[in-house]
Parts: sequence; structure tokens; C-alpha cells
Amino acid sequence: MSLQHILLGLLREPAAGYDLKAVFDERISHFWSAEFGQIYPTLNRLEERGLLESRVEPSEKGPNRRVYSLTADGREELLRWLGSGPAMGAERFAYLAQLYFMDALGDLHETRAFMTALKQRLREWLGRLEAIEAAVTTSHGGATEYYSDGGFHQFATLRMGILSIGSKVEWCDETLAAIDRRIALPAGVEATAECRSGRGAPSAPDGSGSGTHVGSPRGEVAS
Amino acid sequence: MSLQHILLGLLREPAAGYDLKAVFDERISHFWSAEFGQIYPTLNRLEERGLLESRVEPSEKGPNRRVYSLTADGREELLRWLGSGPAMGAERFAYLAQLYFMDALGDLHETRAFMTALKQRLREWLGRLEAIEAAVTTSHGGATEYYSDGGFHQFATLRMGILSIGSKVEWCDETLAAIDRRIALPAGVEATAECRSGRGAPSAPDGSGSGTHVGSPRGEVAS
DNA sequence: AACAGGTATATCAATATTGATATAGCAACA
DNA sequence: TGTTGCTATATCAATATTGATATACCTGTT
Repeated sequence: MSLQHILLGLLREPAAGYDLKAVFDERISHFWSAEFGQIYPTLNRLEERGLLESRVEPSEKGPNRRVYSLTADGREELLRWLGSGPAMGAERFAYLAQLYFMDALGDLHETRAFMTALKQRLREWLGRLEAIEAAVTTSHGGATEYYSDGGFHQFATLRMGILSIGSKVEWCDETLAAIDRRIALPAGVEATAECRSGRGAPSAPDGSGSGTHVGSPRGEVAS
Repeated sequence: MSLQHILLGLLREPAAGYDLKAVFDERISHFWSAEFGQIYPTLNRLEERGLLESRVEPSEKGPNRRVYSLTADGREELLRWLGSGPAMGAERFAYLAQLYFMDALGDLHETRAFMTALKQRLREWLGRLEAIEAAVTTSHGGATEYYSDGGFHQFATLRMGILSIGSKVEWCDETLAAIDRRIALPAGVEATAECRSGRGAPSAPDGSGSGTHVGSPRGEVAS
């Protein structure tokens, strides 16, 4: 149900479906995405339900646009949703699903390559978010300031993206370090204490090929 | 496409749809979830495609079960997926969407109550994951050990859940502290330097009602 | 004018997901 | 023995989502 409400929120300023796609891609991709094929039918349904109204306008650069705007009912529904408490849908991470089953590959070097690639992707993503953050913050006495006039809420969502993805990059490091320790174990050794390093462990360079495959993991002992 | 592959991964041990639902709920809910209505049709499709095969068995406690197991093709497809590099689907957070639009409510006390409730939900969730972690780790010299025989990959996914949700709890604290500073500002004051406190800021008690509403945020300055 | 290529706008078919509902067998009890 | 209720098992209808495709207008070129 969230996309419907997100569209209501975005349509506090009237816009056509085409514009909304750009907003998804440029501004809110760190917490939601949507394709045309989903945006247009959803706008139709919201209009049928009386939460939106539309008018057709000529376009500068292409075919006619259907511009949607919020009705009174639509605004009311938006406020109801905002006041209904945090919506806690389950999170989904396809790459964790892959990792979860990766013992099937029987070679920790595969896992290591996977984690290295994942860390790289996450860092790129983090870099994009941090660039946006830099664009909307000013430096002051060496400390970043919480964006302090309009846009507070928007900025807070950006911060969550940055902290959350940052923690995943740290997790990649932690996991890569654990993989390296396991790879280094002589065959047959098991259950040796492998202390996790605390936050910010420096170890584990990212190159994809250190160490040799010696012991292989066995057994199915899920969490 | 991920659910199909997840089912292939889970069916390295033969199981019926009903069993698989329990596995989703009990073991992998921190990165994926699925309902019956999705599991059964997906199993059917996988069987049509020759990646699974099934036989009907009598059940101890209810109607006959259809037990699925992996075919050679299915195992091959699973390995192909595992070797295809990290699958980076967009993340979705309905509660961030709510927060993003919450300036529409025009009262930071609403935002504060929202963040407090969110933090509470996240902490409960974190607690559940940490309980699982405690159950599969042993204590050693005060440090937690990386689970060290079978289950390494499963444990790594659990760690990501813990670190990632933990970072979100910290973000709640950061955001609550920023809200409190803004609430404390006299009306009309704006753009005052509000330095974020570094990692692990202690501030911001969680009670929902401190301070009085004075100034209200204005303007649309998205990220 | 006719065509080629690009951007703007929108729809379609296939698949995924949710939430509600249906059915089957067992157990306990009237 | 019929009924009620419970757990196990599965399906359905509605909605969401993705990826590919279609259609319209503009701009420049033949």
C-alpha cells in the first residue's frame, strides 16, 4: 500500500507520471523506487478512489501530459497515513539470500570474492548518498550541521541511508576478516576461537586473492 | 526472481510448502519473507520448469503433503545464481517514506513521537536477532566469537541484520536529538548551527513528551 | 515533404506479493 | 455418531512490481 501514499505525498505539488518517475530516481531512491508501469496504474486507481484529480495539459517537449493533483480526500488520507505510526514492512536483501546459501559452493574464496564485490557496490552507493549530503550541508567548525531550515525530514531520511549503508560496509570488513582467518586455518582445525575485532577493524585488504584454500566448511548448522 | 532461487536453496533438503513457510518465519525473516500464497505457486512454476520435482506423501497430522526436492537442473540453477555476483535490488522502507513527508503535519512533536515509536520497534527487532546470535555463539574472554564451524554463511547474514538495525537505532537517537534541539529553538530563529554529536551520542531520553512546541518548520528544500 | 533519431509520455504482459479464504484430517466432546 | 475446534495444507483474488514495448511530438537532415 505504500506506493499509493508516497504518490499522495509527492503530489502535494501537481505533477505528471513522467515527472514522478524522475523524483523517485533522483530524490527518494534510497528508500523507495518505482517504474512507470507501476506509477501510471496507481495514479489511475487513486483518481478512481477520488484521492487525486487530473487534467490534461499540452507539453513543451512531447505528447500531452496528464497532470495529477491532490484532492481534499487525498490530503486527508495522506495525513491519516502519516499519523498511523511507523509502517514496519519486512526488509529484503537478495544478496544476503545469496550469501546464506553460499556454503553450497564449498569454497570460501568464492565467498570472499562475493563479499569484496558487495563491499565495492555498497561503497559506491554510500558515496552517492554522501555527495548529496555534502550538497545540502555546510561545514562549520569542522563539524557537519544538521540541515537546519526546511527539509529537516528529508535530510533525516538521507542520514538513515548513510548510516545504514555505512554499517553494511563495516559488516563487509568484519566478514572479510573472518573469512581470511578461516581460510588461513590448516585443514581439520575447527571451532578455534575467532574473536571478532571491534568496530572499525582495519584489517582485511580488499584485493580478491590472498591466501590459499585449505580447509572447507562442512555441516548445516543454521541460525 | 529471488524467491525462486531462495526456494531452490532451501530445498537442498526436501520439504513441503508448509514447512518452507516456517523456515521463512523462523530463520530468514531478517532478509526475506514469503506467504503461502507466494510459496505454492512458485513451487509449481519451478516444477514446471524442471528445477524441482515433487511426490505426495501422507502426513502425520493433516492432509497429504506435496514434498518438493531439487533436480539436477535445479541445483545447477542455484549454483549459477550464487556465482552471478551480488544482486543489488533497491531497498524499501515505508517508515522512511512516512518520515520524508511528515513536514506536512507541521508539528515536530508528531515527528518526535513517530521516531520514538520507531526506535522502540527497531530495538525489539534487534533484541530478537541478538537473542539468536547469543544462542549460536560462545563467550570467550569477554569477546564474542564468530561462529566457527558449519553455519558460517548463515551467521554472517545474521550479523548484517544486527549491525544494520543497530545503526538504525543510532540514527533514531541522532534524529531525536536534532528534533529536540529544533523544538527548543525560539520562534523565528533559523539556520542556527546544529552540530551533530558523533557516534554514540548519549543524549535524548526516550520519553515522548519533553519541551514545548515553539517554532514550526517551513519551506520545501528537498535533498 | 519525408525521414531519422531523440526525448517525453504512457501501456502491456509477466511475475511477485499480500491477505483472505478454503479444505483435509485428527481429537475431543455432546 | 454428529459436532466442534484445531492444526496442517493449500488456493484464490486483489494488488504491487518489473521489464519490455508502444505512441507522440520535436528537431534536424535529406
